[in-house]
Amino acid sequence: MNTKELIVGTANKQLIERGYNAFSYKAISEEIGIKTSSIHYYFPTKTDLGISIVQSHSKALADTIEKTKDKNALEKLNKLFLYYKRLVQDDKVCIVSALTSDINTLEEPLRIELIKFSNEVIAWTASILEEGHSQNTIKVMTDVPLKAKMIIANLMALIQITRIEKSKESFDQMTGLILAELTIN
Amino acid sequence: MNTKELIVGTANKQLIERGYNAFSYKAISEEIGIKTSSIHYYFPTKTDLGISIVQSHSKALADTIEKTKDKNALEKLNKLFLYYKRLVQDDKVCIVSALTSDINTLEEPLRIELIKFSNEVIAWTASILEEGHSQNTIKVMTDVPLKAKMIIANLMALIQITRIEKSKESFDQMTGLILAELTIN
DNA sequence: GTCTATATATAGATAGAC
DNA sequence: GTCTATCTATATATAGAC
Repeated sequence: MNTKELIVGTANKQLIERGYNAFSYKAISEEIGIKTSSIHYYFPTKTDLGISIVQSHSKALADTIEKTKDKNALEKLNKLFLYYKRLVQDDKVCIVSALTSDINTLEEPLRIELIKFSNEVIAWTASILEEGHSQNTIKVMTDVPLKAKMIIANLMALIQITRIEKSKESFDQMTGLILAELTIN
Repeated sequence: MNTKELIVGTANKQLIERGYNAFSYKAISEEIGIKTSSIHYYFPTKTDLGISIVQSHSKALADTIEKTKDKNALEKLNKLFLYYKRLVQDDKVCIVSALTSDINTLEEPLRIELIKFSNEVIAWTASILEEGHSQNTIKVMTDVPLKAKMIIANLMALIQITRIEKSKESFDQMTGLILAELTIN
């Protein structure tokens, strides 16, 4: 991993673990043992760095979509839920949640990137629902894009609730409930 | 409204409109025309002020519970949903959402207050579900506390999604869906 | 490409006059 | 109870040596 990637990775980790507050050049610099001025060499402004973080999530999602493209809808759905489960296990929140509280203070280019990523996640979820419908493994719903939005909203919020409770148990219970309601058995 | 209440109200507004970042003594001081040192007179530390903000939400909730205590379960449920709809209309998020991203950076007393308020909201929601069940207006569910948690999680997340989309339309569609699934008609 | 040094702004907080 | 003045820490950011 080169320095640039290390910076993005570290910044991302701090952002989703401790919030937008803890995401600072100084904190990154201390963690990876490099001066803040060196971070500015790669990312002149904090907005530049923020954009790179969101784009790294975008890229990871694209990879997952590519890797699972030959799996069936149920397997894809499980993959999606597994992604959020991992976040919970690591006491992290989704990047969308992490930035949404502060959305009114973000510079326009970063806000645009965040919206773009959020739409990609929802679009993939919707495509899984459509596919599951045609494979007769996922229940038909009247408004697929709306349902996709609700599923993602649910996962985002469940992570937050789980965090407050400091118990990872109810996350599994609740995702179990959502999956049970979605799938045909 | 006295100065102390004015400070809490202004701080709260900034917190849920622009996130934990924008919630600073300086920003409050500029908005209400008082020096930061005067704010410190009322709230020595930022944690003190944060606690007062959360407590003000707690008090508002207690008032709502008291005021609606003679209404039926469906009316209470509508009141609950209306509270979140108002937040969306004002481009605000729920206080729980606003602070959860940063929960790992909050001082213990503030974190405790946040958890307490979150539990109050969930408990009220659960009691509405129970009441609706006995009045035969709300569908029976296996695990009421879990369902209550999911409803609140849904509302919190819908606000966030709505914010990203800059469209208030899907909030109504989605809460409509939730209410339709919950109620007996 | 990484460093030292520095600039400027702001953070939360305190002492003490009035 | 509100002010001025000040403290210390930290923020993002830049200039320029190596």
